[in-house]
Amino acid sequence: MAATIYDIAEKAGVSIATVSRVFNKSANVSAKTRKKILEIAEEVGYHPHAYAQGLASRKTNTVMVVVPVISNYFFMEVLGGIQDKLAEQNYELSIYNITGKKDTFTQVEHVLRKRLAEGYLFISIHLDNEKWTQLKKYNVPITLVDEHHDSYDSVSVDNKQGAYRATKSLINEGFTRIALLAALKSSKPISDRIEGYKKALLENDIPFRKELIVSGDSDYRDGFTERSGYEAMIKILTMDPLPDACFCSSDIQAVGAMKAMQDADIEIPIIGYDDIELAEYIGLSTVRQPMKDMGFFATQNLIDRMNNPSKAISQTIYTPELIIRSSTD
Amino acid sequence: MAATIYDIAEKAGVSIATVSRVFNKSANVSAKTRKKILEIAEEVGYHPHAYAQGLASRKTNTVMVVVPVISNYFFMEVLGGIQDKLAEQNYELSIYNITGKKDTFTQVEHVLRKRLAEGYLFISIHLDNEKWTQLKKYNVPITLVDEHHDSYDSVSVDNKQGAYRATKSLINEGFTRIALLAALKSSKPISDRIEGYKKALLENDIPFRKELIVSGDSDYRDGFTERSGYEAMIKILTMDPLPDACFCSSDIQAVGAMKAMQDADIEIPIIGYDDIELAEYIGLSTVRQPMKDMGFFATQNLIDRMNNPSKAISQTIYTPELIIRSSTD
DNA sequence: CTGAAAGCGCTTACAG
DNA sequence: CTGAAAGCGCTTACAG
Repeated sequence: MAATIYDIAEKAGVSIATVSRVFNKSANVSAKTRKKILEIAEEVGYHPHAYAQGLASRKTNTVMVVVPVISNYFFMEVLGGIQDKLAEQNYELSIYNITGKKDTFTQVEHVLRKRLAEGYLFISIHLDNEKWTQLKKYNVPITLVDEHHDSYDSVSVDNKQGAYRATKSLINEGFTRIALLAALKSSKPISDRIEGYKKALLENDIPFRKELIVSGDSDYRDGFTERSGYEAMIKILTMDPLPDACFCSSDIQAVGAMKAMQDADIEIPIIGYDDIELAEYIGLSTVRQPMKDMGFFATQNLIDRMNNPSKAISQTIYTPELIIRSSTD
Repeated sequence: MAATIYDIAEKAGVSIATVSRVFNKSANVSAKTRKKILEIAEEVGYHPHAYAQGLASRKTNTVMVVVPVISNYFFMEVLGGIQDKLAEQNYELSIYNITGKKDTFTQVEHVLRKRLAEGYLFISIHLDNEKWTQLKKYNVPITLVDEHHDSYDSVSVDNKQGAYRATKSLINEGFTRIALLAALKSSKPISDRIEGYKKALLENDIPFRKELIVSGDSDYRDGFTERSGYEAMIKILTMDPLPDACFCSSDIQAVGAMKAMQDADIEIPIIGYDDIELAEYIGLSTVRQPMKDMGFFATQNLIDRMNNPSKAISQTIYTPELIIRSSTD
């Protein structure tokens, strides 16, 4: 059995309260007894039991990240930023995965009720306005990433603007029949991007044609996969007339799309979305989302709120940046 | 304040023991009182407090994944498998990140002592034989992934064999001056792969030349990055005489290497390692590690051990499979 | 600076 | 089928 504060207290000839104090950095312990306790603790390999600490102090010292698809490029990058911040602040990280099998809201409530963490980072979790409002009752610090709601701190990217810029750049190159290689159309990021795409077209007197919005058939990860990009591009390349350029809703889909063009031996300019690290190496023009920064900043934001629950709610919206590489040459 | 079993017990006019029993699926509760309790619980939005449960029952119902670099392709894929298994078994997932800043062993001990989980999955954590042995004293279920030790269950891939096969396939194509594009040479996977590479050469009477083993200069993520691959390939392409083929220690480095070849306008056949999803789409020949399966299987293994601590230790070693695509045409 | 004691929200023999 | 009670390993006013 692992050592407890009782064991240490006994060996040191003090009370458990005193032992507890030295591990809580409470000032009020004499240097002598502090030293003695620390020595004994070291000797027996003592380490506080996290659950007991959590229960007694009502603090878990952990931040939970709630996310729908864990092995996803966007999430990976955001997580990198979260980790950097958390490590710096000495919090534990826990990850909770929302599956597609059950209702999202139910799962979200479930995880909040367990009180496994002191603060929550919701990444790409999309709920109705009303549902978000309902969650306020749990009265726990929550920061939204890639989602927006007036009652919570949030960090997101202007998807509409990003799609607008990407489409606009294609229009500026003289293209008019521009396909939109989409993922699951009902998903939040996609519907926003469709709007931006549409706006750019209309502003330039180019008719918006629904049939130019094409998705793949695989719905794994909502279609944000190489495969889905490949499938969609195959469809695009068989359209008549052939679109003269294509905006892809993610870089990873663009990778599949490029392969499709190669296989079909037809090439049209394409632009991606995200700027995952790899994009640079395959020469993919894209729209950069500062994913790592978003994670870092959101975590900072959450910790601030945990320390000061009454601070004003802040909405941070990044404007995505256009990155031009060889795929649109 | 959130509802507790005391609140429910009071409203239902029963003891807390009874309330506790219905949430623990203990058989011994009458249908009538069970129903009543469940109704009240629903009404007040009750959910057991995980920490209190954990402390009282000495069970945390969570599995912790301990990993050095979280945002890494290999890990991502393995994690996918872990999640599938865990979801099926209703365990919580926690992730602990070992940083390069402090000593690995210290951090590992630290996390074990907190008792945050009932079982641990160590991914790509490499320690001395003796250190692993020391950890046995914590007497907690641990399964090793991508590492091997006699005292623990483990799931790994035969790296030497994989490198051997890759190199051999290049030799079979008639190449003799084969470069090895490496990452951090002192890392476990790399040193194993160097061995396999060497073995293939020697078996075919090709001299082993140290200078053909080249790494990039960036050491971020131990060199398993696009950038590091790019840098290394630039060096390889300026060698005189030019190597006639190249084996890369990971697919992600191969992506960088391909870009370097394109920029330098020199192309030599290359083969990667891992078979990340993307490899298929860029036509990269590679050595497949069944990453997702490894995660799935390792988790199964860990859960089995958690349920039966005295079961025999098992070592599972996958043999990597060669996948030939256009990069070695 | 230190200790006794109550409490955090559960679980689980034990007794009935 | 149900309850009283001890215990899980800590924290934290309160009193001295």
